[in-house]
Amino acid sequence: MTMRESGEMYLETIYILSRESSSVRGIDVGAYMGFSKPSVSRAVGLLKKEGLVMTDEQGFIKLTGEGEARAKRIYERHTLLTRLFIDLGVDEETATEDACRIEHYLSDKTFDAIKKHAKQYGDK
Amino acid sequence: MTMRESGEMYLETIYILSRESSSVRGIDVGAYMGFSKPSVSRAVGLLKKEGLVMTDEQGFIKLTGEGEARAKRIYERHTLLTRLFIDLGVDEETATEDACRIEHYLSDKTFDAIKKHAKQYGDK
DNA sequence: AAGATTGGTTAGCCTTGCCTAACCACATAA
DNA sequence: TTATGTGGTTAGGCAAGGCTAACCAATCTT
Repeated sequence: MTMRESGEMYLETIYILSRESSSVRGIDVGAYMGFSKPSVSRAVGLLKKEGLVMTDEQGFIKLTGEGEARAKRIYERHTLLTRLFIDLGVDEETATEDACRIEHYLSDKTFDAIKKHAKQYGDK
Repeated sequence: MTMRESGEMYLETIYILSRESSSVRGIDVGAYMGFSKPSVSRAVGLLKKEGLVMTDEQGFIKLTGEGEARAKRIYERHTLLTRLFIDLGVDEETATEDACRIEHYLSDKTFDAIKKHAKQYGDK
């Protein structure tokens, strides 16, 4: 299975939670995303199969190298787009929501172009 | 049912084809989008139920007032985003693809902010 | 020690949205 | 007039990605 929006969201959430606690459980992921335990269980299982996530001896969820790279990619999109939208005058809540949805659909090419532009725009 | 990405794509396609021919058939929509006849048949049925589309005596597909308004809204997003990405240095094909995907996920607020910004950017 | 709570998994269902196969109606062509 | 081709619909299937119900295991708690 190829990574889709859903998988990317789980990955990003695991990444965010990992930076705070280092002992991330399925239930934490579910609480953060507003999803049920079984949904998380299955999603994490799929991410494992793709080699993006593993669980340690105590059952805590860890990102693999590849998983962390992917998560960071999405997370960077998320933060940059959110900041950009806010700079353009959008309220924070809307900016976050929109960023969260489109972060999955931008090609690297377009994102890089936006990033370059945002840098100029922000600097001026 | 609330309009989702898929419905918006059909609506936009019908809008685009309507500007060229005025006698749009299901099969034309399918050919344009690369979908099968039954898929189009069902989608158009749903759009009818939502009052966004109707078929005339000869069976040609027409947008209702509301349907056209919605289609135009998406189409405007599509063209503006595509142009913006191209202006930022993205190649046309990629720009179109990305615009086509994210056009459905931007709130009005964010889109308006981007539009305003693009105008300044384009004008300068 | 016996229950209750907590976290994870399994089973099974629902919706969205695509597909193929098959059928129907009509129009054109042999 | 029968046969073929075109367009639309119906039936049924599949994958993704949510859900609840129910169960299991481990840990508290009394």
